[in-house]
Amino acid sequence: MITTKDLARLAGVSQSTVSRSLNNSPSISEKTRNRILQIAQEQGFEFNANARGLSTNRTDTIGIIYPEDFTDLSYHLFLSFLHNDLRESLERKNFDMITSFAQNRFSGANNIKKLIIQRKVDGLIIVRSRLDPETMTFLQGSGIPFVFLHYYDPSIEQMDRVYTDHLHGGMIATEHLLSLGHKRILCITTAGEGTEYEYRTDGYRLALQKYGIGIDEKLILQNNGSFKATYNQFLEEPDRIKGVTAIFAQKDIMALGVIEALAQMNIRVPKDIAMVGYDNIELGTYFRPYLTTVHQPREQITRLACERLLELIASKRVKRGKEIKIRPKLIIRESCGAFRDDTPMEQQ
Amino acid sequence: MITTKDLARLAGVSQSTVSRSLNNSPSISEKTRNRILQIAQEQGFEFNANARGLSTNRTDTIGIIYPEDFTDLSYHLFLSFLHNDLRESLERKNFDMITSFAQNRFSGANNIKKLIIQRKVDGLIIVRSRLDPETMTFLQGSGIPFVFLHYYDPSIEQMDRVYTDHLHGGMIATEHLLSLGHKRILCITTAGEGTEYEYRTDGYRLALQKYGIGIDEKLILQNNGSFKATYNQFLEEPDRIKGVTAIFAQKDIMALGVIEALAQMNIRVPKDIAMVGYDNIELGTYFRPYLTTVHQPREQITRLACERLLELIASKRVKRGKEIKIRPKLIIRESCGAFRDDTPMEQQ
DNA sequence: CTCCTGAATGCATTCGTATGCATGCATAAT
DNA sequence: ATTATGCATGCATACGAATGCATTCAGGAG
Repeated sequence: MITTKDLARLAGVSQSTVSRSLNNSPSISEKTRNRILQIAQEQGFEFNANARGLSTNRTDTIGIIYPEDFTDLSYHLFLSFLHNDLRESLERKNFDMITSFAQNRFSGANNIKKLIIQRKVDGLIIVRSRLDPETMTFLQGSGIPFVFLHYYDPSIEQMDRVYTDHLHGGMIATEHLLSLGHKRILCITTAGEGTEYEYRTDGYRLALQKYGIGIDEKLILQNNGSFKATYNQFLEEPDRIKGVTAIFAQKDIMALGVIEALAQMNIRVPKDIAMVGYDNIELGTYFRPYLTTVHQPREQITRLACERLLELIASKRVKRGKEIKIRPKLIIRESCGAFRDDTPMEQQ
Repeated sequence: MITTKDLARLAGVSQSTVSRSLNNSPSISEKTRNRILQIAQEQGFEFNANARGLSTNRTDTIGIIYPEDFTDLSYHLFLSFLHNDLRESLERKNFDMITSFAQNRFSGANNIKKLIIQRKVDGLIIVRSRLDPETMTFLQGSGIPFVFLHYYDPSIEQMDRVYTDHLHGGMIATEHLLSLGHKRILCITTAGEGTEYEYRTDGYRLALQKYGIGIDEKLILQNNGSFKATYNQFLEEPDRIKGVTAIFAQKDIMALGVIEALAQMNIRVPKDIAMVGYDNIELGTYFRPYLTTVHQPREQITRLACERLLELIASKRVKRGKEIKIRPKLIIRESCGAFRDDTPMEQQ
């Protein structure tokens, strides 16, 4: 393995001159720098990241903390697309990604601490996770830049975060159904996986309120958020939909479960019951009726989070605690019964 | 940040004694070791990975190379589950994962080289990718342990690999249909994304041959492998299925596309046409008819690949170039018309 | 009592890069 | 010619842990 010392020998200069040349230090003459870059190129020189990290305490590495609850298909889809988006943003700036989870499932070790103290990552992106108070304290005390992605709860009010305005999302979904004349709208939600669903439900409530419609708590259903659970829930208790003319399912995958269950019961969508989903997953455009849904600008949000993080890394003086909240958009297709629109999905 | 030198001062010993204690060197007395471990614990000591890596050239980091062609939903699902499986295996042994792609999309840099030379990863898992010859040469010359996962082509004959026997998979899928009396079986495949599909097609051919049925090349269809492409292909050229009584789709997602297209054409599955898919994705058990499919033991394969890699890392003397080829299994559900089986999916 | 042995610990150096400070050298100002 | 100026480079050290070799010390053998 070739080192800066080797290059120095070859160029007949000192190791420090080589180092400065490779790092574009201004105090090196154009001529020397070029000669050294030339030799480095020829020799296929690459920095030793460990030595560099030891010396500078920077590693050009970003830690990505993924959520633990890898439960169903839609999470996997979400995370995989997200990972790809992260790559797009970070690779562009020549950062590497080290992926982890808040905790080691076996040793119980705190991976966030480990990434910071041991690995010396330059920053962290924490995806859709709530952290325990101890980790939170540590994180803030460490001074390391971090951004919460796709997550918000009041406890992170003072921290950097980029996420979707789910209250608004829930509202536009419900409003759309209301505007189509529906009055008894079932809302299917899920819990225990995070809090965005509470906001979506709040949006649902607000929309009804805006239209002067009282909230019937019996119209708010809950399950574990999977296709199967939703499907079964509807088949097992068909009287849930008595009098209901529209349904707002807070995840597309749940909406599909509902539609499939309704199909078994010979209830047609949107003719008999209108449906709106949430997430805009590709799957929503596979089967008829194509799903009307709320589009999460996943790609945009991820890009913004990376940009923000890199900004924080670039300068210690940037004020921390910025909130970036993005409004989702309603995508009208077939399942709501408004009209039929075959325009191709935007970004999934 | 607390260092071994700090611990040494606190314990009244030398830094080397601390280092040896923390690394369980046999030459340290039980008493000293325990005292030092105690102090390290109290102080919340953590190794500096950079210093350690610089000194030992080991980093407890595995590089994961993902395939570039993140095209459709089924790839995302596949990779996300895979990532989770990798975590399971590597976290258990306290390795970190640094995820990458063979090439930097922007700078064009060779990430594999970078991971090895700069990051000094201890090993590489190369997921479902063919590497260019130059990288291949470099990889072999580097001496670093690596394992190809979910991939095989004859050029890696001398290298470690863990993958599914897709020829066998294609064969059992086809044989199953043959055993149900079908003679004219359409085979839908895809290309340009890797070579496993060629093996699946070979399996199809072999099965027909075994049953003494001539191969009609017109019965082998090809598209880009997505739901939509398959769906459209069938709607646009309905005479493709003239005389066909069964279809073997080489990806579940394609099978679902076929079924949806057939539904549009009022052709029932399995009554009019029997279907077998491949992959055993969760989605195949969402909609009726539940999909008969070939189960890829993804989890098992991933585990074996990790174990193999760690074995190579643990000892330089282990002979390289082992092949681990796992046979997939047929999961019979509804779409093939054999019988109805509601047993829950095994692992997805 | 002396010498030897071996276990336990310390010393000094190494890994590869970055960087503060000293130095050298050419040019310009006097 | 002499001195000040500033650019370009080298020297020396630090970063934190690992490790070969030297040293110390206790206990046993002679």
